[in-house]
Amino acid sequence: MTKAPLGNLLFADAPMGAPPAPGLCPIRDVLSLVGQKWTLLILIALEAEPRRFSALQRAVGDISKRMLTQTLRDLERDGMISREVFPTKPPAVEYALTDLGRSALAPIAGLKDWANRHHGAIKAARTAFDGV
Amino acid sequence: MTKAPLGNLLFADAPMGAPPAPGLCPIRDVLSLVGQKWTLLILIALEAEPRRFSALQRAVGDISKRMLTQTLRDLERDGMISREVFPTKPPAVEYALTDLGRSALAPIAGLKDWANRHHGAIKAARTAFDGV
DNA sequence: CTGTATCCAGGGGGATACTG
DNA sequence: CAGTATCCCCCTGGATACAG
Repeated sequence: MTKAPLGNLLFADAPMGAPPAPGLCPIRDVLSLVGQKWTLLILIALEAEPRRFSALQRAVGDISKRMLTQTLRDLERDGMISREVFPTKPPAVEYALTDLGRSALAPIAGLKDWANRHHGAIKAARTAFDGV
Repeated sequence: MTKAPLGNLLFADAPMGAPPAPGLCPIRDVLSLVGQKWTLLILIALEAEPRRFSALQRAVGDISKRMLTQTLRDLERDGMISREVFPTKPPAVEYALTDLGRSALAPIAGLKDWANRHHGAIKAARTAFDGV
């Protein structure tokens, strides 16, 4: 506790490449989730109804199978989504939000609201900044 | 509207490396903010009071000058923080939240709350998943 | 003190081909 | 259909040195 007051309290579990030390800081965990470029998209895509692998890929639009698989694994590991395999002729796999995953949609909605309300201000700020 | 329903509606402005097309989607903008690994940390560090460059670096703890500068520029460009230069003997620069930046703290707090409430569940899910 | 410039390693992530 | 495996490019971001 000699240094890095804010950093250690909120995020820092290690400089960057060190063993994650599972969950030193809650915020750090959430950030690694939210910052993942595809996670929110997938959670939102699952909000209305469970979806299968290829349905998800279509819904998101421009995600590769590789990234979709990886992100789904991460979300499953974090308990945000469930994965059910149907041993049909061509195998089908359905993903759905867990209660935990669904509970995350609330704060995410808060973020979306803020984004929609202030998007114009941000764009204006950028234009002004760049236009100097 | 032929494909990528969710993706285009929420995020996709380009595969990844293409010109950002300023602000196609609000959520995408917010994500690029939140996902930036240092932005939230800096906003939170500025919540209580304006701070100078080196004070911010100390507060965050493990951020390099390079990344601190870059993140501050991005936040300034987005109108989230202000930058005031004092032409003193050794120059001093003070950063502060703008109204826009301050308004972002609310949804961020929602995220923090969710994180604190469900951190245990996430850790448990991970342990269970890994322990298989 | 507050940056900017350069160098460079590591990893994120796309494309493609293959498997069960 | 639902992945896995491989290749590989490029960007992120740390370290260091330099400038105003």
